[in-house]
Amino acid sequence: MTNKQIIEILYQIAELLEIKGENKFKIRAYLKLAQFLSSFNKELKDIYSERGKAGLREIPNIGEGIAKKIAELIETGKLTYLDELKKGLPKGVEVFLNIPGIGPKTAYKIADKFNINTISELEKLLKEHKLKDLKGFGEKTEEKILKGIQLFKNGQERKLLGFVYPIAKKVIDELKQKHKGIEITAAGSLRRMKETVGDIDILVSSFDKKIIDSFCSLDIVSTVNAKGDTKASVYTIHNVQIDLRLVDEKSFGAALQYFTGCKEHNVILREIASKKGYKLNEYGLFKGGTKIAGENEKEIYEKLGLQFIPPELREASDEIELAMKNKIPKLVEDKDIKADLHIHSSYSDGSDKILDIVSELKRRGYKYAAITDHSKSLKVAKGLTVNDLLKQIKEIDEINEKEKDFYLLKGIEVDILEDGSLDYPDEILKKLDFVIGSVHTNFKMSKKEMTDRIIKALENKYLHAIGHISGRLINFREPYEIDYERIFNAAIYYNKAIEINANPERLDLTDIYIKEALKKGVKLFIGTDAHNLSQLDYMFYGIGCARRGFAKKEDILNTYYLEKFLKWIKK
DNA sequence: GCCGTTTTCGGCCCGACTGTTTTCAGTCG
Repeated sequence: MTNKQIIEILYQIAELLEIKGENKFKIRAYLKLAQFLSSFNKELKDIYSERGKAGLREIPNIGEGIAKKIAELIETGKLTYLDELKKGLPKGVEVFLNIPGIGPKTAYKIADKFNINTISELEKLLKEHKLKDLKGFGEKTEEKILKGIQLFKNGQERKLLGFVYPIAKKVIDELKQKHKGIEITAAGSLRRMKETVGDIDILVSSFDKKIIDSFCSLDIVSTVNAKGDTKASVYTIHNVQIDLRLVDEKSFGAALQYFTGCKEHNVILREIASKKGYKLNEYGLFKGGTKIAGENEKEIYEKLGLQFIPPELREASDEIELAMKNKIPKLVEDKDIKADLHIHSSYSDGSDKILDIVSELKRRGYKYAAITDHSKSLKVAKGLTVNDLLKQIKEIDEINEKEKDFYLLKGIEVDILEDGSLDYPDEILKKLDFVIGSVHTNFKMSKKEMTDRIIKALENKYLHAIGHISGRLINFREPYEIDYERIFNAAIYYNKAIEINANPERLDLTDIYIKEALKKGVKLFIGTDAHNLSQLDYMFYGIGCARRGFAKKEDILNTYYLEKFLKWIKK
């Protein structure tokens, strides 16, 4: 039973309790814990197996009641309480809950009154206009549910940050061009740089209705869902929903804070506000009837007695507690990055020649970089034979002879074979400056076997780092199970680094394990894993991920100046 | 159901929008 599964069950319980009309604070207790666990970096089952229920009780938001339930889940894989809640509920309820616009009450009413379980049955009812016979249902509701079903069919999955971000940027740039001198910025999970995003929220510091018109008539808009005086919502040709909101300049900071979330983070801020005798909402921070902050975000945190919390950290984990103690670190920034240490060239499955890569890297202001193509066993990616590699080494040496302000490291992304050995012999590896070991094959191993395999690779004295450690592809391939703690300990013992792979499909290490690695003092580096020049942009997502994991500049090796980096390598 | 520089009991965030409502319930963020 993984945390992920437990989180799903907690959400399920909350929904079922809502259907039953339970106390809303009880419901919130489950939601609060679910949100907290989503950025909690230890598996509950490990805590439980080491320290039992007492261990669970030390986790925020877990009290006696929930500890008992989690213990049962871990031990038996089942929960009698959940079964009890489900008893007598029509199956359709859980299905209909997935439809936007349908909440617990509506889902129950429909499933119960019509005794149906599937979306297609529901569609049929809607088309026959049978729903409006129910009390509280009218024509508009029918339309709304039909629209919701369409949305559900179009894309139920949250979309990759790397897919959605460029769309948001394009929209914002175009609006800015048409409406100069106005602040326009993205909020929501996009601003928090969460790895997946549900929809795009854009905030505008003006009440000019023309902006809404421009927004709704953008080329990429396919349908306009809603269009009012201060708010509009559209669907793009890529099936992404974008919500635009106009707010008063004087409330812009408060609105930005509010719309950035996460929701639970905001709830905690408001609790703090009310304890201080204030009131916080999207218009500002108020003392009695007077606004004491609202124009910018910093002010709001300040007046609440908190250090400013960067958006990437606002996930209701422990960031507010840290901000109270002034312990939010200065996070790594774009401008700190001096190198990209994971790049593929046309020698393997990349599309660009090394010379072209170098000139692009220089254009981007990098001081050094590593070419890290695939190794010989990875045939699908045109892994380099020893001869290819020697040829590449020679080419890089020649480039370095000519370059003055830029240095190219001879690297490799060498396969970690099934037994943990590396895909080239040591006498080849030792010719290289930077060796990343990655797992690309034989994913189906037990947790212990995979952990042993990676640790064996870490023992090799010519290896410098581990690449995309969990092997996951977001929304596509689950990570293989590994014992992070053992791997981190080994990385420290052998003085090796671990990659934050910046490819938006990977973002691996994930934010929560970055935090854990840094607590132990593991060194990290951000690599784009670029296979063409435009993918060098991925650095941006890697930095976002690092920031979400509380990474400081000094935690990230590729913020080092070349000399310092080379010194680290030698060690 | 959780939690405590107000409390072991009595609190627990705030508002917008929508639809079908004569005063509010449901959903969303």
